[in-house]
Amino acid sequence: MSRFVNAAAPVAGGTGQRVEMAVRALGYRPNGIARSLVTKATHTLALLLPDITNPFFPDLVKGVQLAANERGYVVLLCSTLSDALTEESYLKLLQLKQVDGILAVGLTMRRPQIKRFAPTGVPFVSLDRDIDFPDAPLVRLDHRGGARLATQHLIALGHRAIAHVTGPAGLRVSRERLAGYRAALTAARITADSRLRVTGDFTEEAGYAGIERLLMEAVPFTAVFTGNDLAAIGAMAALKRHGLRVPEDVSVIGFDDIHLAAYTSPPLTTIRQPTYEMGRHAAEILMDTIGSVSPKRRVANRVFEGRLVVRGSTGPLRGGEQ
Amino acid sequence: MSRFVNAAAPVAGGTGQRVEMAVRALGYRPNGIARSLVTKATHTLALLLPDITNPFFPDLVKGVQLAANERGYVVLLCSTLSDALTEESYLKLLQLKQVDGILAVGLTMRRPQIKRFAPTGVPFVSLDRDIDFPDAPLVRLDHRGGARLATQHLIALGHRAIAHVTGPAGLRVSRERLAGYRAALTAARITADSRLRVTGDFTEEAGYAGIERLLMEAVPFTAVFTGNDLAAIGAMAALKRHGLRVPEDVSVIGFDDIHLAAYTSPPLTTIRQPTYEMGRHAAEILMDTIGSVSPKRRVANRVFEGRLVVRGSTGPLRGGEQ
DNA sequence: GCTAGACCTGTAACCGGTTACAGCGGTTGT
DNA sequence: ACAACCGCTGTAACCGGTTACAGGTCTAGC
Repeated sequence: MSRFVNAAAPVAGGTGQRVEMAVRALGYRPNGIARSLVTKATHTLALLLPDITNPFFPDLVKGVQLAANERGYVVLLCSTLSDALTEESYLKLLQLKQVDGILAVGLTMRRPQIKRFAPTGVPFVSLDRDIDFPDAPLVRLDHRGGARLATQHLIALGHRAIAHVTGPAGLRVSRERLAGYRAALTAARITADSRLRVTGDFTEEAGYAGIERLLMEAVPFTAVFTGNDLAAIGAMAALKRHGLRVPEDVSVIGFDDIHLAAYTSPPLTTIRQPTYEMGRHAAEILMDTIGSVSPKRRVANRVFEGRLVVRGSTGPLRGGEQ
Repeated sequence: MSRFVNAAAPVAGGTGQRVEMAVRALGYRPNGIARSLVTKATHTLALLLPDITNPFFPDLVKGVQLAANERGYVVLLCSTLSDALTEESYLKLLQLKQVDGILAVGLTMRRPQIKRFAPTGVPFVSLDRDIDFPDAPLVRLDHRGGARLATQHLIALGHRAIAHVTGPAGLRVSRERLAGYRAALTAARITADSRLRVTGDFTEEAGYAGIERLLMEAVPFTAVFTGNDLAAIGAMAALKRHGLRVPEDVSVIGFDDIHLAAYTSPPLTTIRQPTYEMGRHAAEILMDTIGSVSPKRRVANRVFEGRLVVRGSTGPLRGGEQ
C-alpha cells in the first residue's frame, strides 16, 4: 500500500493495476494523520502574529503562505493578540499538534517562558522579535536605518522642527525607530527637543491623538515622522482637522508602506518595508532547518533594509513660520 | 496515561502523584497526532480564501480565528488565489490532513469539481460562494440590498447621473451589487445609462481606471458607486488627479467599510459589511455541525445586512452642471 | 543443472495515544 | 462471615499508515 501510493518501490504491472482497482472500488482516501504518526512530519508550519487586522501583516502572511505551499507545507495561523499568556498557550498547543516549525512575529514573551519552551527543539524562526530566543534565526528589518532615512529626508527638505510619534513604549521596534530618528537629528547637528516626541502605539487613533497633543502644547513643528503608516494616516487626519495642509504646512512621513499608503490624500511618503519578501525568506529558512538533518547548521540572521518612497505628503520647508 | 492527562476517570491519590512525577521526570509531551489518529478529530478548521492581501479579509479571518480558539480549534489558512485548480488541490490536501471542517470564501470551482469533493462528507460552510455546494450552509451578505442602500443614499442627495464601477465580471457578488444599483435607480424612475457602468475588479487600480475611462468618454456624472472601498479609493485619487473635488464636484460611495475607509480624505462614505461577525458566525455554525452527531440537522443559511455609514465623500448635488 | 543474486511481494512490528475489558482489593448488606 | 458490588488499575487491541525483514520467483552465471 505505502509502496504504491508513494511510488517508493517498484511494483510489478499486474499488482499495480490490482491495487489501483481496489483503491477506486473502495474509495480509498489516504490518512495523513496516520502517516504523520510514523514519519513524524506533519508538513505544517505555524505562524504566530499579534493581529492579522494590522495592515502590515497580510503581505507577510502571503509571503509565508506561498513559500510554504511551494514546498508542500500548509500554514496554521495564530493570533497572539500581543499577549504573552496567549503566546505561551499557543506554543504548547502547537507542539501538541506536532507542527514541523514555528514562525513568530513580534513575540512579547519574557525570558522564563521562553526557557520553558526552548528545549522542545521545534525549529523556530522569529521576525522582529523583541527578546532573545536561543538559537533561533532572526529575520528583521533595519528599523534604525529606515528611521534615519525618513528623518534625513525631512532634514534634506529643510525641516528642523521634526516631531516623532513613536510606537508602543517598550517595543524594540519603537526604540530602534526612535534611535534612528535621533541619530539623523544628531548627525545634522539638530538638538532633539523631547517635547517633539510623543508616545503612540502604531494605530491611527494614536497618530491622531499625537498631533492633537502637539498642537495643544503649542510646540512648533513643520514635519512629523510617525512610527508607522497607520499613525501617519491618523496624523494627517488630525492636521487636516485643524486646518493645516499636508505637505504645505506640515510634512508627514510614515513607515512600512502598506498597500494603501499610495492612495491616501496626499499619497503618503514612507519607508518601504519588503514585507512579502521577509515572510517568504523567513518561511524558507525555516523549512531549510526542518529539512536539514543537522540542526546545528545555524542559519545566519538576515536583516532587510527599508527604502524611502517619496510621494506627496512631504515637501520643502516653506519660508514663513508654521 | 490517557485517564490521567484527560482526567477522564477517577484516579486514586497515590497513583496520580506517581504519574505526575513520571511525567515531569521524563519531560513527557503529549502527542496530538497519535490522539487524533484514534479519536478522528484534529480540532483543526481550514479557511480557504482568495487572497489575504485584500483588506476585506483580515477582519473575517480574525472572526474565524477567535471563534475557533474559544472552542479549542486552530485554523489553517489557505490562499486559493481565486484559482479553481488551487482550490481543488487544497481540498484534497485538507482531507488528507483530516481537518474537522472547511470554511470557504468566494470559491470559484465549477460543478464537476465540487461533485468530486462533496461526497467526502467533511463539514463545510461557505461564505459568499458563487455556486451551489450541496448541503453546505451559506453565510453571506445581502449585497443587493447593500448596493440599493448606497445608491438610494446618492439619490436622496439629489444625484441622478450615478456611475457604477463594478466588481469582476462573472462574480455573483458583482452581479448582485449591480442589481441593487439598478433596482434603486428603477425605483426612483431613473433610467440606467449603460455608459455609466464600467467594469472593474475590486482594486484601486480598477477604480482609478474606471474614472479615467468615464472622464475620457465624457459621460457626465455627479456621483459614483464603486463595487468596493478599494475601488472607491482609486476613484477618489483619479478624480483628484483630474481636478475634481470630492464631494463638491463628485460624490463617491464605496462598499465594505474596510478599516481605512474612515481615514481617507475625505473619509469615505460606504456600506459597512459586518465582516468580523460573519467570520465568527460562519466558524460557529461550522463547529456546531462538527459537534452534532446527526449531520442531517441542516443549519439554516444566514444573510447579514449591510449598513450605510455616511462620512465625508458624499454630499448633496450642487446646483450647476458638473 | 545448480547456486547466487536480483527483484518483487507478504508479514509483522511500530508510531503514541484511546478505550474496552478483565482483574483485584475493599466495602457494604444481610 | 459471605456474597454482591463498587471503584480503581493493568492489559491488550486498535486507529491507519510506514518500514524492516523474511520469503519466493525468476534470471543469470558457471
